[in-house]
Amino acid sequence: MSNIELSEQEIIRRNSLNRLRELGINPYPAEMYNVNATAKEIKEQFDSEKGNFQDVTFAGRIMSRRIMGKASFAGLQDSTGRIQIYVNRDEICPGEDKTLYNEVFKKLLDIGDIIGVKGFVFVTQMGEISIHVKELTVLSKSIRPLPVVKEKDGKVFDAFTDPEQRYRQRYVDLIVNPQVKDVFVNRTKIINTMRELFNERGYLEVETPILQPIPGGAAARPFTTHHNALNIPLYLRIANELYLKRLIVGGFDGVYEFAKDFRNEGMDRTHNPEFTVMEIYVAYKDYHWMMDFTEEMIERVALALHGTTKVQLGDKEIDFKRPFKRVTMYDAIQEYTGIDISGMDEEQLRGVCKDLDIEVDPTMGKGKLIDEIFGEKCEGNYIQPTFIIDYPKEMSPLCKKHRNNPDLTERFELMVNGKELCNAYSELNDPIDQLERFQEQLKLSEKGDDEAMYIDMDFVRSLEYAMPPTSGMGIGIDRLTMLMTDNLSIQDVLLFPQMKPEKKSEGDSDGKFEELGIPTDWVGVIRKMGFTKVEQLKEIKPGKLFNDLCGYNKKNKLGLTNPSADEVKQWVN
RNA sequence: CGGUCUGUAGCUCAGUUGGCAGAGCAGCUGACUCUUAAUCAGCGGGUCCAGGGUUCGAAUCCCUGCAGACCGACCA
Repeated sequence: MSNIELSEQEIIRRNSLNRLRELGINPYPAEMYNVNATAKEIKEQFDSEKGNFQDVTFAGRIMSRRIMGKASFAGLQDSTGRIQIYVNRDEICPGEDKTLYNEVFKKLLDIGDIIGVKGFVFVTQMGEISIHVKELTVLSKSIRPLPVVKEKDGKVFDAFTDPEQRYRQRYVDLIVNPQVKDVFVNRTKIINTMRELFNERGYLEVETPILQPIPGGAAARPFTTHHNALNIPLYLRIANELYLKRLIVGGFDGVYEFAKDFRNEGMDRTHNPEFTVMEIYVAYKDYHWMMDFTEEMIERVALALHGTTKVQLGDKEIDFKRPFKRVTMYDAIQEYTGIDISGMDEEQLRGVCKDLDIEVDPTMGKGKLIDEIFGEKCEGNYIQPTFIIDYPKEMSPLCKKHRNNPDLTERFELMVNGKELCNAYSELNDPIDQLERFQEQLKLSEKGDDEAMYIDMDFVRSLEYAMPPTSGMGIGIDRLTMLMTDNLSIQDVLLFPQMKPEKKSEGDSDGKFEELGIPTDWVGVIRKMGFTKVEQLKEIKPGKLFNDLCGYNKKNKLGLTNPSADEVKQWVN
């Protein structure tokens, strides 16, 4: 890339980079830099009485600079936060040669560069804990300017807030928006808290296939791929449920997995094509036990993160204190629509949907219709954690029949802030029933429901060897993180959310321009004037191009030799 | 897919009725030895998203397209 296509500030930084090398300073040194203090440690523990931190080695990124002649202040940021450094010319340059201060520090270093400093900690006249620098080392030169975000009295100036740029360039977001880092630290804390609980109970963390020949365990459209050696299609998993239950058959009492699942469906504030789910299966338990366990787990996560069960979410406060309310699905529908749907058949349910202005289509079975009514009229109302229990059989093909009502299943979902957070069953372990349920799904699929489940005969075979009564639960880690960190968008809790590919400027290569006889030096200039394809040159007047090129050369002091008018004419024709 | 809004300097954003393209920060030159959104003096920096139209004249008005945000629809 020629320099012409860089911004002025990028060119200046590249020049600084070269100048550093001329001065014998490696802008990207190989040696390790042995840091012995972090910004956080210094700010929390420094005590001028004790006289600690009198020999610190610190490294960080320059985030701000205030230069006053022979003395300067700068803000350095490391992984724990920011600390101010004080740089005095005659201290970092004790001899006659003041280059390190006058040129390297004041001119060649910029906001964004990473440097190391050695010195001692003190408190400035203004009362800020700072590092008094005695030695300064360039560790990595930045040649692209960083957005500069300033802050005073809690007010942020020139914030870097454009969501697209933040997600596409998460590294920049993390550098300039320190609160973003906290979200991801908390996300990991959530996962660790859950893992600790499971491990305390003796449950085993396992890994199951992501590439699956039959994408089972949920109703969703999968991503498809192909295995060359086997010459078969493979699917990215939409769930890991069927594999974990095989492990319960195999004799493990409790297994769990933090799993990436993939669903080839829409993207919005709460859906990303790949997302993280924790699924856990425990033998000899039922869904009542699992509700208690889920409550305990979530309360523990809230306490680990916030020290309280009350969590702020937007303008709402959510209280994760046990126990959560438990409402059957039929009661929920009765409460919010006034209609008792128990015992209704498919035709009657269709009528109810019509009365309630809910759109339906002929492929929908009984289960799906009830789900629509609930989703449309009830779901959004459950802001505080609430277990919705006892789902209709048709929408839960992997779930055991209810012990008291054969039309229902022993299933619960946990609703928080009007959205599903967890899904759990007393797992179906009757192999004959399971096969029948799969076959019903097949009928739905033939009816046109493209989300109906595939039949996994090996899973059925595993149940034929007998699976102990088991309860299983799945929880969306992204949604849980959103709830626990007060973020309303899934993209804010994923480090690298899926984005449309960045538009790349389509243009012809240098070679194409050079084929016309245009010297390499001038290709950049021509691009700068808006001609990215050789085609475009054919349509303009050579005289105007000649004038523009020479003018640009003069104006920007490029020092190139101007082509003659005839030469330009030849390029264009 | 539909509605609303947005696209201007490296960043955040103004831009009146259609009349020479603006500010703050960042950058550059200089001053300044405890500053903190440092300050002071000076300077440079633009394909006003792209293409077309109206007009003597378009960042501004109209059309088309592109990109993005938000809200719906669809979809777990």
